[in-house]
Amino acid sequence: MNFSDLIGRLQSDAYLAPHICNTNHAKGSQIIKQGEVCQDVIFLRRGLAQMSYVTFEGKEWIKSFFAENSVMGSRRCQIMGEPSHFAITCLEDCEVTAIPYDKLRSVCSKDPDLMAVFFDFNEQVSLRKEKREYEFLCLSAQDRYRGFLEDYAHIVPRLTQAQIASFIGITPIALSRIRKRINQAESLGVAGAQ
Amino acid sequence: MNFSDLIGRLQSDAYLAPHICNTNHAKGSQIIKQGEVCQDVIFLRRGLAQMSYVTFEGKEWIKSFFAENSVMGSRRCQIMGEPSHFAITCLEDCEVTAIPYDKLRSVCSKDPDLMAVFFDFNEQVSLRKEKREYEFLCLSAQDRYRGFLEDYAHIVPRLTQAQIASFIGITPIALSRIRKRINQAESLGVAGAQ
DNA sequence: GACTCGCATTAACCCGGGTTTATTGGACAT
DNA sequence: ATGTCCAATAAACCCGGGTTAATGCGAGTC
Repeated sequence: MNFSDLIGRLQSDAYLAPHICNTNHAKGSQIIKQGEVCQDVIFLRRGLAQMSYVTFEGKEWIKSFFAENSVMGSRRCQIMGEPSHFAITCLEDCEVTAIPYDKLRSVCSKDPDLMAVFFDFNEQVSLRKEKREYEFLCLSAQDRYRGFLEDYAHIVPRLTQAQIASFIGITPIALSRIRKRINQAESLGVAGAQ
Repeated sequence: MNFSDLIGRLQSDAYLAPHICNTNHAKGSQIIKQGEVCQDVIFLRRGLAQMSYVTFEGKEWIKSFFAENSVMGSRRCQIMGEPSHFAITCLEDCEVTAIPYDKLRSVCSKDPDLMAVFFDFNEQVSLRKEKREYEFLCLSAQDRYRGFLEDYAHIVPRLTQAQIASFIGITPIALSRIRKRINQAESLGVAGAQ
């Protein structure tokens, strides 16, 4: 089941329909604010968004990026009803569909197909998180950057260096130094190959 | 449903019973080896275990610790059937119950109660991973150490400094320095309060 | 053209953590 | 008592990344 089909199916569900909310958000606006409770599952139909923490010193660290056709939300909010530890911010104008978690879950519990979709979805999230934990534990910032360029090739052109740096856990200055190192190594490599 | 009840219930399931395997593992032995495929869900009934990566330079980084009454396994193996990126090693003698993931899943799909148990379990894992990602992104090694002492107070006495260091992503030497800093700050604090 | 604004880069300095090697001290065996 | 093993600490040195401040350098705007 692809993303559009999934949304279509949810929207045509009689029980769910009145709880579904389609909204647009301008670039720069926040879909969820840090410290706020939002128990919706948020389907991003168009645009680009980030999840990020702002520390008490005012520094922003990006947890993840989401492009069109992805599903967002704070597990903590959805499951526990507690305030979100992070914000969701639009990096481009975004079109989203929001559905309360408990409503979605109760529909899933009656529809094995849907249940399977979200179970698989959770598994995918688990795998991504497992990979990210590995990268922070075992890789240098430089290797995390290389990995990022591969894994996120499709959205890299839509991001700034500062955003990428924040995602891999370093400052923009450090990222700039890494890019310099990589470029120098490459030109040396080319020269060495001649 | 508590842990023993859950295992009892699984063991008394006629379909599952022939696939369930109870084994003992000596301290130091590996329940899953890095690079091996093991599609079992592993219930740790007694003992203490770790999941860890060994990098190609031979350094070991610990992903997580598991004490009695917890559930282990490689999502990647279970779901994708691919080799595990990490090993599970016994830090004490362990008693485990292993059940193939696909068998367990098919039983769950017919038993909403069980499905809910594992769905909740996945949610708990997600929350833990979310927290760990936050700690690596936003906290210093020293703050991660403080957090570890709080969150894992119940197993700290059973671990070495080297294991704790590996879990929070630093060397034992660095942890020793941090402990020294904390002790000095504490004795200063006490002195200052007099 | 001259102005600003935002992004990326650079340089200079500092500090936390890695690396290597050495030392201490407890547990255990002989 | 002596030797061995291992965990923990300590000292010396190096390097990556943080911090601050300065410098390009386009894209708009007036």
